[in-house]
Amino acid sequence: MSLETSLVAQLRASGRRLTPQRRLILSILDSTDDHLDADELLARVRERDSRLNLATVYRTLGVLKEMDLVEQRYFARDHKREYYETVRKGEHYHFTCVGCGKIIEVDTPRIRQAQVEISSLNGVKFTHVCVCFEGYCADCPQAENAP
Amino acid sequence: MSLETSLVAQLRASGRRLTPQRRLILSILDSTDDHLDADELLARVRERDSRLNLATVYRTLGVLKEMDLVEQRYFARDHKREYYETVRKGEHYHFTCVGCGKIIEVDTPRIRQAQVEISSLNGVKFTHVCVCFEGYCADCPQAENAP
DNA sequence: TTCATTGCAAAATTTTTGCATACGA
DNA sequence: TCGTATGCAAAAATTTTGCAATGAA
Repeated sequence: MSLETSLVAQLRASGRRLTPQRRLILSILDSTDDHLDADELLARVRERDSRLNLATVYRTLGVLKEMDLVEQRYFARDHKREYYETVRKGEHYHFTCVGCGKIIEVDTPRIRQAQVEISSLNGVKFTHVCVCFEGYCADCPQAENAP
Repeated sequence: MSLETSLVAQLRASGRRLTPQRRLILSILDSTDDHLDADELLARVRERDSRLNLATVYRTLGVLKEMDLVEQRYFARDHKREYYETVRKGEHYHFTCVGCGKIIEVDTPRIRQAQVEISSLNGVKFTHVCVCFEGYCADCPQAENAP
């Protein structure tokens, strides 16, 4: 089932409407591997609909997050800006190079493992985890000096 | 060596000054187990110096972070607000209950393990990791329904 | 037709900055 | 004394909200 199919189904189920704006925003997010923030997303959206407004981007992202079609991410230490990804990619984490700004997607079972262990130790239930890795990538010379 | 001793040494070494404001802000942060944001920190600071300004709090936090005496944290999904802790506690992570807002400090070797593995796999060097766990604590009834 | 959604502008929230004054070394 | 730090107010940056107009079902 494609994300758009899920979107249509879930919008209907919750009494919401399928608008061209919502469809466009999801399709752009779903067809890129870039990590976009609201502004960058608006810029791409406007290539196809120059009237679309930033408030609509934010409101649509809210709807898509609520439907678990899109996830919000933070990178490195600059947590003032949110970035968005569709769920298409499955579980993965991000390493941000503070030298060149590159974002590397990484895979590790350790986070999930930590959740399982913390759950059974503390009796908690996880709903969400946010992980941002930060450092120097292999191409950045500063890697030599880092701890 | 206490944090204040480190503070004095590092301030001197970098040509900066030890002011009553800086001493007060560090001492309040260092003597609480609460997780404070800039506003809450200002409130506590003002119990002892009612003239102290929010800008001074932010500027001092900047200095303390630069000296690695204080770390900035984010909790749950609300990353608009930064919280601050002194380094006194050592490595630990935070679980935020979305039911009652409680923050539980948790300990796990898995994050460090992930860093080691990701480093050797991708040739990167870590400088920083940010982890926010989120869910329902053992005392919150919603725990039954969570995935 | 009806009510959710949009566009626009204004507001809200948190953090940063400019500048004159105060004060630590 | 000299230059860093403070207080105050104004600015920045990102996200949210109120409201009239629009348009999906």
